[in-house]
Amino acid sequence: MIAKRQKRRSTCPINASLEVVGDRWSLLIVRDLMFAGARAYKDFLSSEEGIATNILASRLVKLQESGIVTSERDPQDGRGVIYRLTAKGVELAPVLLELSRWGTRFEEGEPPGGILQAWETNPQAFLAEIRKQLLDVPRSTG
Amino acid sequence: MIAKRQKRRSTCPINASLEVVGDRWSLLIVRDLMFAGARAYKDFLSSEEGIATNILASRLVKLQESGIVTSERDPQDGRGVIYRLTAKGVELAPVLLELSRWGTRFEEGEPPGGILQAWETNPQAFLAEIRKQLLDVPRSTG
DNA sequence: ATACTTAATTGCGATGTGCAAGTGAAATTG
DNA sequence: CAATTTCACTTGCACATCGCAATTAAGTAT
Repeated sequence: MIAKRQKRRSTCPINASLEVVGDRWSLLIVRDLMFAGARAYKDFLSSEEGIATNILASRLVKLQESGIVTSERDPQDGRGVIYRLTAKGVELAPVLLELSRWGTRFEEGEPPGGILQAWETNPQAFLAEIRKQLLDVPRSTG
Repeated sequence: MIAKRQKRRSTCPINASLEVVGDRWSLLIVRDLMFAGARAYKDFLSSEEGIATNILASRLVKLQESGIVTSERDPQDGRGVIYRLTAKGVELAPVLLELSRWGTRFEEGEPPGGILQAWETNPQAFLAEIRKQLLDVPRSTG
């Protein structure tokens, strides 16, 4: 909902994207939300890459300010916070998938089972499936 | 040709890619090489975003170590260095294009004329065209 | 020789990162 | 209900990186 936009270095859309998600951690958080079922703070901390808690906290704030992530208190456990991708966040899927494809081809990352093949075979269908999975979630009724 | 690979934080291919190009400048350099016809050091410096010369120098070294960029002395002017994308660098095109698409849709970047539409209409053909443009360049015969 | 261009390097203050420890609120345990 | 644990952060500090300005080395032009 918030959309704090500071002065841009340029009007190039690639640059615009990089100013929002162009760092070593933001897209890993989006990845965890999109493909690893992460919802809670501790889920991100337990990721293989080992993000520091202060970095995680500051990135989650930035991602919310950018309208990529939302948060709400966990109705089942008042201590917990549940993080979710917004529609804007979900639409980062193609970026993540192309990064994954490139990494697999040139940087010897372990190919994620099946996902990339599905993406390469039918991007449209795959995107539709991801949107459905991540956006048609039952929300707390307030 | 060099491929200095330091210890990875994880085996995830998205992470692998981000460790190589996941910063605010590397992909802008690749963009300039791919779409803006940049060849010389000063071309990158004159980009709208205003990269600092020390950052540019260190990024160019890193990109060469990662096998994304090559360099050679300018045969016409011994002071000059000519930078080029490798095949590995050219294959970052889908990443750049999807970042551009996302930025245009959600971050109000100025859409680059025609390019995105060509990409969305026929990705395969567009990629083939880019590969041809950037890789079938006459090299210095050594 | 002198001046200029090109591709960097150096110095330095400001900002960002990574690690460990601590905090406050809520839940769980006894 | 008191003590402990869990969760989501915050703080402190050492260190690395960034951004800006000035400088340098090599090559070219006059």
